[in-house]
Amino acid sequence: MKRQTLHQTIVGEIEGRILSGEWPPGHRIPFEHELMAHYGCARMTVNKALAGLVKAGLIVRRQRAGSFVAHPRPASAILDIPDIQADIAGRGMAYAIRLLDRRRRKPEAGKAEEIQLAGGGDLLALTCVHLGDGRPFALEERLISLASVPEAASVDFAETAPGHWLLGHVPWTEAEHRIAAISADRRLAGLLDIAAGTACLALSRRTWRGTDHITHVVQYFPGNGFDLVARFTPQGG
Amino acid sequence: MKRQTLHQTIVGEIEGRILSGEWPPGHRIPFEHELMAHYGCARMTVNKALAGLVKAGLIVRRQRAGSFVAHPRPASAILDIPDIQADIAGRGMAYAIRLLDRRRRKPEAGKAEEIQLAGGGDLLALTCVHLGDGRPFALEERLISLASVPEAASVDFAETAPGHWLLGHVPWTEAEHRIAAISADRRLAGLLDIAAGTACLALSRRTWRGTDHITHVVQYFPGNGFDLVARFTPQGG
DNA sequence: GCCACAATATTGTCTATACATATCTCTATC
DNA sequence: GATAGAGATATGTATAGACAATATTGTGGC
Repeated sequence: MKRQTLHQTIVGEIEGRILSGEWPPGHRIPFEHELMAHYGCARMTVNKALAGLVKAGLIVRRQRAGSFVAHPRPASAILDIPDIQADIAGRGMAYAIRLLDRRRRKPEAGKAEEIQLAGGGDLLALTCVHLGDGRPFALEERLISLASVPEAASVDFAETAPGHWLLGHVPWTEAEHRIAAISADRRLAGLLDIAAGTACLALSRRTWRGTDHITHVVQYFPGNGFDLVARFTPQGG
Repeated sequence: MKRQTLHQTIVGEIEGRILSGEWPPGHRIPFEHELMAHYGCARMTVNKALAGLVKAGLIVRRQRAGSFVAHPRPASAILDIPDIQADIAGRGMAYAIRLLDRRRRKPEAGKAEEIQLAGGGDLLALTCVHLGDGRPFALEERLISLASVPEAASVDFAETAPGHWLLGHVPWTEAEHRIAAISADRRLAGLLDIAAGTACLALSRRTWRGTDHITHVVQYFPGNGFDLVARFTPQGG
């Protein structure tokens, strides 16, 4: 561990409390003069640390009101993580979700990935179909770690898409996407109302908050006439 | 236009020179004391501006040596823009490229997208197959705007993959990806050495530097046993 | 020419202060 | 009670200066 500067220390401690969930979205973080007294430093030093957290999108500051933990990306036009519910609504279609299966279970023995995701707790396994104007749009199979997100156990996912709910309630620090093209098997073809053998996109995504694994989801989209779109700007760090 | 602060002005002017190509990667930008004299302000103000540019990944600073325009993303593990050449090398396979076609031409009349890309100049149209250990890995069809990247006209793309060369030589500010699943037609199947009808990924990407459109590429990957992978961290701003 | 060492220039971090600006809160007035 | 205005307070921006860290550059000895 290399020697770190004072404002890095301040950034690190605040970041830790936000990512651990100790300070939830909307929580007011200490005033500059309080942090100044706590660390025994000048206001500019605290200010530099907080300015960095603003740039990182972790906090929001308003003059006179104070500084608050940011609400994680409010539907974001530049979608790093695609939100099917927001996406369908953005195309001007009526969104609906059909929850096919929901169960709370232990990770399957031998499946290393599930055990790691569960992190000692239970998993919430969901299967659902996203509908746009009543027609099948995507099939989603999701596992949520209840150790990382205990609140998810009491959410009614027949109303809100799981991904939509998670995006609004759980800040994430890292995501991994895997995208593949597959031919629809009989089950998938039936659920999406397409011909068996049609080329489909399979989008697999795993999401972390710090070192905690939050969720793993696989979404299947019919390939004909449908694209995944993502816009990026190069990010530093 | 709203009133902007001094350090925002400084950031804007430097950013402009970098993105316009006036200051290419590796170029040394003025010392803090020079900028200080130029804008008639204190060093902290200049420092704040430059620190912001570092966070944005536009410049790199080294003590005593100076500040330099950053070389655009050196192969990056976290790939916002996938680089097939780097990807294949990362899997421990021997990379090769087979250039099928290369021609300089005008944008086709009526194709609004090509006209916009060309921006008054010519286009460089490339078709090539990426090979990993001698086996077809992906088919790439690319258009490069010679108005935006005149140097491209004199590069030998039989050696370096076009995307690899562009990533290392042209900074970009925005990219749009569209991903679709398609069934391989006869031509594609022949070039990739797969059965006709196999599900394939079609990745279409358009890239901009500021308002200049740089390139448009479509890459086709066989779907069986192959994934596109992308890792993200949420970015602010 | 080559190497060790000192001088020096540039960035990195921090302090202490000042004034500007937004907005929340309290008070006085109608 | 409702509304307008005054005051208080936290953040936003900027200044001027100090010392530390780190390469680069120059110098001298071999």
